[in-house]
Parts: sequence; structure tokens; C-alpha cells
Amino acid sequence: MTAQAQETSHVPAGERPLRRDAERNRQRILAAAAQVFTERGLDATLDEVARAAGVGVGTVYRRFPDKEALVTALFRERIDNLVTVAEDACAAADPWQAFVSYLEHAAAAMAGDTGLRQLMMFGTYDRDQVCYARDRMGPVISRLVQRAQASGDLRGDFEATDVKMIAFMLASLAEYAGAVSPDVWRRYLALLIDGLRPSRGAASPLPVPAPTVRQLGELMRGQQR
Amino acid sequence: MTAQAQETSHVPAGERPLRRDAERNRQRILAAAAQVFTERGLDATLDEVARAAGVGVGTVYRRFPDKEALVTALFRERIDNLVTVAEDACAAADPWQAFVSYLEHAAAAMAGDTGLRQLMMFGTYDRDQVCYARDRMGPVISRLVQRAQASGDLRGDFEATDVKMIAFMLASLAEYAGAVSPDVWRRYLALLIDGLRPSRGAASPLPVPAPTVRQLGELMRGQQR
DNA sequence: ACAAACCGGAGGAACCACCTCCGTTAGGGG
DNA sequence: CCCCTAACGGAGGTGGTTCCTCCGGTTTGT
Repeated sequence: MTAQAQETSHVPAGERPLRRDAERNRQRILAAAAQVFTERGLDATLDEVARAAGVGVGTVYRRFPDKEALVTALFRERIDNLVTVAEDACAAADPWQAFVSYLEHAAAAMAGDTGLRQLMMFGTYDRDQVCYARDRMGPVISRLVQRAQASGDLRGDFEATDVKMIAFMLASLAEYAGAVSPDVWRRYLALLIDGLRPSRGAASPLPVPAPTVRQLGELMRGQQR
Repeated sequence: MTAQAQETSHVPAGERPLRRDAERNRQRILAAAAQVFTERGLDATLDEVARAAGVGVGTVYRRFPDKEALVTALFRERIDNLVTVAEDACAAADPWQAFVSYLEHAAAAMAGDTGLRQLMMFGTYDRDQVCYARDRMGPVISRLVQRAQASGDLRGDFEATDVKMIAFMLASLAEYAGAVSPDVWRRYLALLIDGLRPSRGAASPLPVPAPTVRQLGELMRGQQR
């Protein structure tokens, strides 16, 4: 789905470059892993990645010592990106818009990427990187919250830690309902946001229709588990 | 935690009653299973149940043909109970109170019972029973929603299917955060509910404090996975 | 054309959950 | 009180999964 131009071919200066076929396969593996992990999550086997890359498992393990190394290589950038999203939102002029836009972007990032979601929510793999990112985001989020409260747009009893809890709820929902209706989470974010005002007039319009009864049924049936 | 008086000792009329030790163990198993499944969820092994009951695995399997049978025996009543909760809520005079009270009771039931949560959210074990319950709750929930909308207390773009999605979100949160702060879900339910009014004045007070930064850290560290 | 680098994927090792089997224990009718 | 039998415990079989290794064969590039 995400066809990023993987710019990971830099040779660690001093080591022989990979043979042409090896480098080609390396790229295929990274691309396949990106797709498989974002779509099916970190539970996906390296065998699956190999199959998706049109390559043998051995080839994957020759390039990346183990699963964690591959995951780390893939997600470093995306995790950093979460911090950037927070900082960018902070830059917006309107405090309330800044706050809302951050919630939306953060949730969207998690909702569209099962692997990233698992990385942030549970500490599977690469915990240090994740902790570092969280530490960097903390202050930024606090500022977003304080500004929105100072301008009187955000209820006073809201706290910075609530942001992560909300992100978690929406991410869970996205994981559960994603197969049937990838965007429903936006509907419930909208409801929540209406709950975050100190007071308000008319309800804001909901961006996504409610799931149908049929969809609800598919959901439970689909989850096998 | 829940020390229900298990009234499951009725002899199926025509079969010899169990020997005294056998009956005692049967009760121990049911009690232990109730505790283990509500606390740790349906992933718990029957070996765990046996250990908690102070009994060998063989004894468990002699009384219940397999894991599913035990789960079914245990949760039938609790699932039925969910329907009753909906019907009871329906009986309240104030439509908005009825609606809110249902949301709260349903979420509370799931939040306090990992096994029930998994049963309702994913179709593990006993799907028929669950589907039957869902079918019975459907109309009741619709009525709750319609009444609350007719009285002008609930925003018009809310739909009956939203109830289950919200229950799911809160249940996920409860599962994630339950170890650290079993009641946080109430905070977010309160936020959501404030978002469900067509319009409103001051925000209603939040029933639970936000998690502390420390708690948030524990959460991620605790989830191992 | 030859050596070094690389490939594929069968399969080993470790793990886990469910369940079975059988030598041993203990209830309770006679 | 004795003995038959129901019931017990828990070691271990079975099947399934995931991570990773190994080696006979292939490709590359000099």
C-alpha cells in the first residue's frame, strides 16, 4: 500500500557493496516487509515477508540477523515521524485546531499501520526507540493541551496523558474494524472531540456513517481468533 | 473475585450422582475457572484452571469434555445477563438516563470480565450463544437510542450500532489499562457521553482522574507481548 | 571460466496448548 | 472392615506455530 522510496542503500563506507542481485533482493525484502507489517502487524512471520518478496527465508535472514533487526530498520523512520507530527501540529496558529489536528494525525498514523500500532501500544521489539519517541512527544503534547485550554477551547479537566489513552482506544477500534470499514475510528474521534469542549452549541457533523448491522456481524465473524 | 453461588449441582435425573469428592472437585473447578477466566481471559490454559482449583488436569477433563464446554457452562449465565441489563435499562422513566445507564452497565460488565469481553468481541467459543444474545439485545438498544433521541437528549446522528462500537473501545481500554487502573474507562465514557448531547452547557465532571505519566509507562512496560 | 558471493526452502529446535492414559488413591455399599 | 470401583494426579503424547540454520545448487563479475 505505502510504496515508499526506501533510501536504505547507503553502503556503510568501508564495506564492499552488495552484489547486484543481493542489493535487489534487499530492496524487495524491505518493500515486502513494509507492506506485510503495516497490513498484518508484527505477528507476521518472516516466512510471509519472504514469500511476499519472492525470495527464500534464508535470504531474509542473511540480510537481517533476526526479525527484530528488520522491524527496527523499517519503523525507525515512522516512529520519528510521530514526533514530527506532534511538533508540526504545535506550529499551527489556532490552539484548538492544533490540538485537534494532532489527535487526528496521530490516530490516522496508527489506524493505517498495524505494525506501528503494535509497536507503540505494546512494547514488542525496539522498546528503546519507542520510549525515546514517547519522551520526546510528551512535552509537545503537554504544550498542545495547555494552549488549547488557555484559549478556552478545551475543557479544563483534560490532561496530557488522556491523549495517549484516546489514541489507544481509536487504534484498537481501527484494528478491530479496519477490515470492514477502515475509517470508522474517525466517527468516534469526532464524538469524543465534541465531548472535549468546555461547552458547545450544535453537535459537529460526523465524518463517517455508522457501521451497518451487517458490517457488525461480519466483524465478529471475521475475528475468528 | 466474583464468588457466585454456583447452582450447577442438579443431577440430570436418571444418572447416578457424583461421588462426594468428585462433586466437591467439580465445584472447585467451576470456581477456579470463573476466577481465572474473568481475570486472565479465555487464553488461560486448563492447566492453569486446574492448578488454581488445586486439582489435576485430568480431573478437569473428566468433568468437562473440553475447554469449550467449560467456557460455555461458565458464561451462559453471564451472557444472558447482558440482555437483562439492556431490558432493565429500557424500563427507566427518563430516556436519557436509561440510555446512559445502559452504556455504563454494559461497559462495566465487559471491563470487569476479560473472558466475557473476549467472548463478545471475538467469536472465540460458543458463538451461537453470543449471536443469540446479540440478536436479542439489538431491538432493545434501538429502542433506547430512539427514545433518547425523541426526548432531544441524544444527538440525532447517533445510531444503534454505535453502541457496540463504543462498548468495544471501552472494553479494549479496560483490557489494556485494567492492570494499572481498572476504572479509567469510566473517564473516557464520560467524555464520550458529553459528546453525545445535541448541545450542552458546562462539561460534566469526570469520574476518574487521568492516568499519571508513571502509570502510562508501567502500562507499556507491562504488556510484554 | 572460476571463485566468491549468493540463493532457496527443507527442516531442526524450541515452544506452547490441548488433551489422554494409567498407576495410584480413596469413597462408601455390603 | 473390606474390597470394588469411581475418581485422582500429572507425566507425556500430539499437533501446531514460529524462529532460524544449513547446504547443495546458482549467479555474478572479474
